Amino acid sequence: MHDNESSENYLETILILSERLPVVRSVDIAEEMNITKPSVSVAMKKLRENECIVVSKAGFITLTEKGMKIASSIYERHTFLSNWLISLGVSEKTAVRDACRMEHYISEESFSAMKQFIQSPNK
Amino acid sequence: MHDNESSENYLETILILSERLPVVRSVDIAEEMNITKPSVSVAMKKLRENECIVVSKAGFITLTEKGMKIASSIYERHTFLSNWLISLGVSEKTAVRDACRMEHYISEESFSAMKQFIQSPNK
DNA sequence: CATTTAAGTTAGCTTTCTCTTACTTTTCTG
DNA sequence: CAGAAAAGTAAGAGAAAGCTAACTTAAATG
Repeated sequence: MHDNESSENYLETILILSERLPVVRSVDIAEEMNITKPSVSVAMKKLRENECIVVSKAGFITLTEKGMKIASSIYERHTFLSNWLISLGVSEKTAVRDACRMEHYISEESFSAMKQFIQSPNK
Repeated sequence: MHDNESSENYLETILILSERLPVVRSVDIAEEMNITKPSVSVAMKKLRENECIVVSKAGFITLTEKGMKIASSIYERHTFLSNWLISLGVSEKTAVRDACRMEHYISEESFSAMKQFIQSPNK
């Protein structure tokens, strides 16, 4: 997990949308992430080249195994962190905003240690 | 705390160096952060313009009140997070690396909630 | 005192990621 | 079926933040 915050966010969004919509297209991503179509287009090209997604002739986007692996890892961090912060009394808006950034910068090692501690803090 | 990771890191480094050295110069920052002198030069110019630092004729750098406020806030997050992760068994290297990134993306609201929980997890 | 070294700066390049503008292609719909 | 709307893409611009190369000063040294 180095400097792929942007790509990781795209993959996470694709995962979320694919659970919500029958198919995922570039426009859906643009709308969900509040960025322009051309930006998504360029990003999808890169994700395609990196074999994180596959795009059908009709423009439907699906995660490859590689893409799914990254997406679920980020999504798990997102869910866990935002739920934790909310349970501590942080406002939902702030909790989600903070989780959205932190989720990209926690190693597997730290994340699993945090999870264990948070779930049962008394060792 | 939006997209100032770079500036925040410079300010944090200046704070750390000013506790370790009699005076802080651009070269010291470059060496500590492992980046080139020109990069530091440009960054210091921006920090000067934003009134986060003051640079003496001799090239000695000091934090303004504004710069100090940011630096200590980041440094506190850094110390707290890395110590916490280390106490959970995360390797020092990983703990510091993760803290170095996360520290920029935690709001005051979330940080103070986390601190409280971590210091006394049983409410 | 002349030369070398150290420190700082300027200019120009690269990458990443976004944007706008403008084009193509496809798909509705009246 | 013709025109409009929607989706996608290409090209070019700009902001950040780093780099190298090359320059200026200032300080140190032999």
